[in-house]
Amino acid sequence: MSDESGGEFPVGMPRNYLRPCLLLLLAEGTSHGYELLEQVAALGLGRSDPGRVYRCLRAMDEDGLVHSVWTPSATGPARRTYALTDEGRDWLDALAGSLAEVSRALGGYQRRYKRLVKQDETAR
Amino acid sequence: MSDESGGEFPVGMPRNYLRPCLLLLLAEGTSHGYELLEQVAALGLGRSDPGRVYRCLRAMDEDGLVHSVWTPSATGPARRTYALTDEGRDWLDALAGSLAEVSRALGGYQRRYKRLVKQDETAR
DNA sequence: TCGTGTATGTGCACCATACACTTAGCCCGC
DNA sequence: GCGGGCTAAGTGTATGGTGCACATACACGA
Repeated sequence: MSDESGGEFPVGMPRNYLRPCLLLLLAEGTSHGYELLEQVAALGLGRSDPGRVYRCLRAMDEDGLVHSVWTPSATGPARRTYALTDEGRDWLDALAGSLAEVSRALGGYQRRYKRLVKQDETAR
Repeated sequence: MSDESGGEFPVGMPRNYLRPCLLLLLAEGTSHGYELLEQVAALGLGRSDPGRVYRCLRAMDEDGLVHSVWTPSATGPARRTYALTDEGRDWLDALAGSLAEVSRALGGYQRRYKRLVKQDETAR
């Protein structure tokens, strides 16, 4: 309870949520790990660690959902730039559908919870 | 893609989703594991295995969120009947709040995804 | 007595996640 | 020129939830 010290969710985001997040961001535009790391925060992943993002990108690369190219940078070290493949785009659509199902289930939970709270109030 | 053979979500439900589910069901009424096992399916957990449910109930018992009593059954073996504690009720409220946050994040994702799809259509 | 349904559990391996740590290039100030 | 800070990309490892298989036991009917 009270959940001080950082505000971590007692329940986490959906399993593998990072994958659809990265696919969505890459569908919006080619990017590299370090930049994606900052952008995923806006999708509900607060301050997720670099290792997680880099490993996920690697795995999707091996799965053929994205492909990467080393690109030099004028302002720092070289970047591994990622772009979405056609298969990755298909996966994005599929994962977005799955997330919609999760969202629906969560909506059902909320309705049921609110009904319970209302019953408790009237019974009080 | 295509996801034959059972229809498992490519992305799963939130981590620890079973806990708020069981707490909600127990808030609606005292019950036992085998019955809860069937009821959680309605909350979005399709055919979750018994072991998971029993282990979760045990863990919550040790955490003091529920307490259990052995009750004989006329139609079969004895049941371990669970009831919600005050602390369990507090946790239910907290977890429901967390799930609401998750739900909000997922809503944001969906909006962003749909915007992308629309852009793709107009650009086609 | 053997199978079926109810009811509760354990064993184990896998995998995502969390957290800590490392490497390396570039630039700026001292 | 040298140290520190920022950018950028990783690796190592422990933990913990989950999936799947398996074990146990009671009741009841064929």
